[in-house]
Amino acid sequence: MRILLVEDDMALTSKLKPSLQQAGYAVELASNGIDAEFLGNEEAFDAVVLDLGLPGKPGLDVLKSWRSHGNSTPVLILTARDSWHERVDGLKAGADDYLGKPFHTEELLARLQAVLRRHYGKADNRLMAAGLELDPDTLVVVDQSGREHSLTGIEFRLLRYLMLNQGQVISKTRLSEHVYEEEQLKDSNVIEVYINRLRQLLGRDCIHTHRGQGYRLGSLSNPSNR
Amino acid sequence: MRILLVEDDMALTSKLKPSLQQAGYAVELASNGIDAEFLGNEEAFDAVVLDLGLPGKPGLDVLKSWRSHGNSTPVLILTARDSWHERVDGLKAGADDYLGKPFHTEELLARLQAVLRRHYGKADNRLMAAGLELDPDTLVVVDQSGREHSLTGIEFRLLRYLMLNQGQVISKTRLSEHVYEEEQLKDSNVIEVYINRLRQLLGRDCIHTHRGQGYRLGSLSNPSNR
DNA sequence: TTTGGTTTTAAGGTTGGTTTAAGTTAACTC
DNA sequence: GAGTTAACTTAAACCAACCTTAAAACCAAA
Repeated sequence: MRILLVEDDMALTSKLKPSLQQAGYAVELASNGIDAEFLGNEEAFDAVVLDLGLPGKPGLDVLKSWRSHGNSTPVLILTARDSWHERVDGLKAGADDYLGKPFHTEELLARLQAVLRRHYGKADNRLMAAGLELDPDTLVVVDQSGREHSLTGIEFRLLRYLMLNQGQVISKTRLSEHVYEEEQLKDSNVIEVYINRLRQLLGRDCIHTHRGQGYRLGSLSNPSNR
Repeated sequence: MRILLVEDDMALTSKLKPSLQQAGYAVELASNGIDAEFLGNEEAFDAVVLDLGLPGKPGLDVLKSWRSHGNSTPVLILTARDSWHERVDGLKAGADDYLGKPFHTEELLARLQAVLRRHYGKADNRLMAAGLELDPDTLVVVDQSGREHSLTGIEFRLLRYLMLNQGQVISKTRLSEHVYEEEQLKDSNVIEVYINRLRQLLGRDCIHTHRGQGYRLGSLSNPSNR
């Protein structure tokens, strides 16, 4: 799967690109409207992630240009969180879905997968790791013994992040950054409380504690050496 | 099923064509009145989707021309949402149904199916899910206990979307985007009110709430807790 | 204009996901 | 082993999301 990522904010780009690549996409970059328009018309991508706030040429115009050239590649647009009419305009101009900023990387990956599935009629988007099976559409997790549990928002985001980074030790700070939109957490034990809830649901030995380091789901990722 | 899509707005075309194809239709394109008239007279289509705002030759004239040549292929016309007389003129000129812009792709697919069924006397298009049976033609739903309820527009669109996505958790935002043509909803509780009405009609436990996430129609495959 | 039905708004009550807090246990250090 | 700190567990408090009801606004038809 070849993705065109159109984004001028370098900080964001350098965060998204590796994530996309790790999710198995080949990523091409464009950091302004002119390049984006050219690339989109010249080369074949399976999907485009398009930030609307672009230098050079407005994102919407770029999108319209592609569509008027008969290019129907699915496009996911990034807009300011509460700029509603930007979204409407975007969808009118032929976008397939939108995502409000700021957002979590996993959210982007999920949307992208959904867009691709809708467009190419692909399979479902369940996530599997450490003997668990997590379904983002129903917010249900199936544990090792086949029991289903429906999750709340925080439970779901926490478990998803642990599953995405299965076998790695993740610090509480990093966890809470991914569970909440804006990071906060001065001295709260929310994460501990929720880890406890997940352990009650999925079994005590499902999540391991590394004192002072963080938590780890499943067995260690690099068992060969060290 | 072979469809002629007459539409000059490339953005719209490149969105509709794949959807139609995915729904199993073979799609032919015309982007102006002259081509449309020619194609409609020369080749055999099972149905036509005709935008009235066309360059080259007015959509209405094209339609009249077809009819005067004895062509009775069912035609679905696209008009501006509140251009009332365009619709009347369209129906007079021999159109079989109309759809106001902007619209949701699913709406177009539904109308098209209805038009085809009416014209060729094909099978019905009732929608079944979660023990319910929804008839888009009569806006009537049959519940688990066999009782019939006739629905209003909003009730119908809301229930249809939930049934189409049976078993999945759908956010209120997404629901209201599909219930209304243009999205709005700043702080309105319309969706909540209508969910309540559907629950009164179809039974309290038919639609499940996932606080902070959305609503879900139908039950989980293996309900074990909560 | 009135009418009948649909849709929207408003207000108050309820609830359950989230957060805080406090006491307990486990792990590490000297 | 004693002392220190991090993590665990439980339960109660909080508050935004949701429910429910009713009335107001709307709209098309008569």
